[in-house]
Amino acid sequence: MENKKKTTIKDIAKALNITPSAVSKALSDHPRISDKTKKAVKKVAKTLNYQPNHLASALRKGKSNLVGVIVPRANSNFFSSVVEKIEERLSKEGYNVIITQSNESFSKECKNIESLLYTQVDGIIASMANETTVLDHYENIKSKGVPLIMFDRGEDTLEVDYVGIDDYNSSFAVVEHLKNQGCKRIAHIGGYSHTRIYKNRIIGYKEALESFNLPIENELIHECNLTIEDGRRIMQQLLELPKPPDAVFAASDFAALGALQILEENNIAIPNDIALVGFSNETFTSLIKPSISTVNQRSERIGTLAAETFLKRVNDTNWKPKLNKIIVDSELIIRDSSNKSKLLD
Amino acid sequence: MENKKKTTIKDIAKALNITPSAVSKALSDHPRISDKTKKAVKKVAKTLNYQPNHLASALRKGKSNLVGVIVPRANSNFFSSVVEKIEERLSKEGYNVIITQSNESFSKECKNIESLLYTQVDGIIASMANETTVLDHYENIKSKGVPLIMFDRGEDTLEVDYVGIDDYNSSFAVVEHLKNQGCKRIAHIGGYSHTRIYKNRIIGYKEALESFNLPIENELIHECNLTIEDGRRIMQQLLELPKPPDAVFAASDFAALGALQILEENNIAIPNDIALVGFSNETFTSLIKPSISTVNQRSERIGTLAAETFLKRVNDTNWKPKLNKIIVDSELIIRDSSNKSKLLD
DNA sequence: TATGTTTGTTCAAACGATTGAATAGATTGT
DNA sequence: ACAATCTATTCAATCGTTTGAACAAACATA
Repeated sequence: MENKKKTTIKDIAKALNITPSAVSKALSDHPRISDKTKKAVKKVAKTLNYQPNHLASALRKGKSNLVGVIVPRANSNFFSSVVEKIEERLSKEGYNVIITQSNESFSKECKNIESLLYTQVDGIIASMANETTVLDHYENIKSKGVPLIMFDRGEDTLEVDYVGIDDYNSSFAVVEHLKNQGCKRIAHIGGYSHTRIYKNRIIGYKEALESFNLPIENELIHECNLTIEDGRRIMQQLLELPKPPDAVFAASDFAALGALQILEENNIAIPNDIALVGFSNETFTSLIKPSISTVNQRSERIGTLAAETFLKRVNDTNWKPKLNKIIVDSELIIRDSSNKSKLLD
Repeated sequence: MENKKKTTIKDIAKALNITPSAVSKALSDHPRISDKTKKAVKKVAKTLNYQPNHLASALRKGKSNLVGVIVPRANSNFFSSVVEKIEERLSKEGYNVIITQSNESFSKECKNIESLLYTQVDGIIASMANETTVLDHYENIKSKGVPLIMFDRGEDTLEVDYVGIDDYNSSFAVVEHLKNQGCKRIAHIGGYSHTRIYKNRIIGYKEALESFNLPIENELIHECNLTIEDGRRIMQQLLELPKPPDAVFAASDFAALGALQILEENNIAIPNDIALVGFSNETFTSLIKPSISTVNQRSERIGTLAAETFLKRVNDTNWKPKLNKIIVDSELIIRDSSNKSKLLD
């Protein structure tokens, strides 16, 4: 069973008594090779179970047809769906996609970048880990002339193509919705403001409050890592306030879930006593009771657009100077956790 | 900013007025190179921001230090955790991991294998798509002499190393637990029996019923794709039976969730009227109400062991003939959906 | 002093595929 | 019939790194 030695173009050449270069050209349909030879080569290639050696051709051509993707974690609806779309789009163009996950860790992210560059990928599509504040490793990608596209979590100081939603507007829309539900004291469990998207969500939240003449109170605003545990801890703190909020907007569904657990453990009616909205449209938000209102980040469009931005970058080499920022519309999904009117039905 | 031309060992050699081969040897700490030269080379390498070209060294060495992983979907607790552990273990050994997902599709799985082989990976660690019944593409991996390790979803006919749990015993334990809860008519929402693990779960279920003198009734046994929708559909059918079951054991948490939704929509008490157990310990099983009893497949151990099996294969080349089947103990997690005694507290 | 050993480096041939230039043979034009 | 053109192929260099063999110089041994 073991064909230990892999067949190369040399083997095909020998079998047909022609040179390896003729074989190479035949396989890539070079116009100057006769149809007869092409047919013969392809036939022998098949019978010998020939598989081109990617390493060799990539080395010679200076192009690996590999694209690296870095996500904070694959175990998330949003990211796995983005990745799926990137793969779908790029495979049509003959690229293979290498997926790596940083697990939200800065050092893992650095390692991932290092190994992707080492693998000689033709480009990198990435979303930053929560931990990341220094950007040297990303600058390193740029300095090597490797195209870099960021999505969802990116920073402005890093001057690269970006695809994501308008976090400011999304956040604004959430607060507007909660106001329309009659909420007056809206708390925010946010991500750390050193990350652009979380900063924008905080600003959107604050400016919405302002424009609706609702109070901005620091005791209602918390920054954290947005885990379930963080959600629980902060919700607990909010409940212990002399004047607890009547709505909570969490910048992640996981934090929202933690908050929801605490509310249920304290027998607080959702959404009537306290309304709740999350962010990202994780699968579980629609599965649990009450279902959690959230923001759909349009992962499919983001994935496809990220892939297409990369393709433009590699195909239009003269398009270098211009920078691309693509903002995709998000969608507020109103579910039971914040829909008071539904209770009247 | 753009360093268009990447630095190679030739550049380093020129800078120090030595030959490229001396540089290569210095960088890999060859014993015959003087410490003085090594230091100098490494210093210049750093200042020139030298990054070795993986393609060239892999081509020359005939080893890419890349390992491919194929999972049905990354968006799952079990698989993403396995992948994480594989990565953790292999990166210690200097390997980089390429993750691909088949999305449960046979054709995507074929493409993944093709592109991994094309990338010249040193090995492949895979779990089969649900759709897959023909195994030619896996045989192709073997015939190329590339080590192949299967985990969780593998077939016996494919004679390769395997890591997984004992599905038969796990299934048996679930039924035993349900019997201990006083259940007498236990239904099974199973996967298609052409897949080994689902077949074993069905056999475990049947033989458990037999050994506890419970009836085996075909109307209580259904094979499907184990999606939420399948769970809903089959649960509906089970409820419409003249004699509905008093327990349902689903071979996946998603199917269990679908069943749970139907039960709640019909105001059927869980676990008292109908007890429910799933499989895989997906995140949401502990988050929803009632929490779903399930089987923990020990993804971390499976991941680590799969990685280590691969390492053994590549390091002990003379270990060829022996075949490795590693069975990891699973763990039954009893939660509210099947714990009647808890209600008495 | 001749001989053997150690040390540090260079040489040259790979790895497998690609590609522009060179070449030989067939075909066309005048 | 001789040059010009076209066709199908071979030649040879190249991508960047690795590695065993070769080599020269320095050193130790007898």
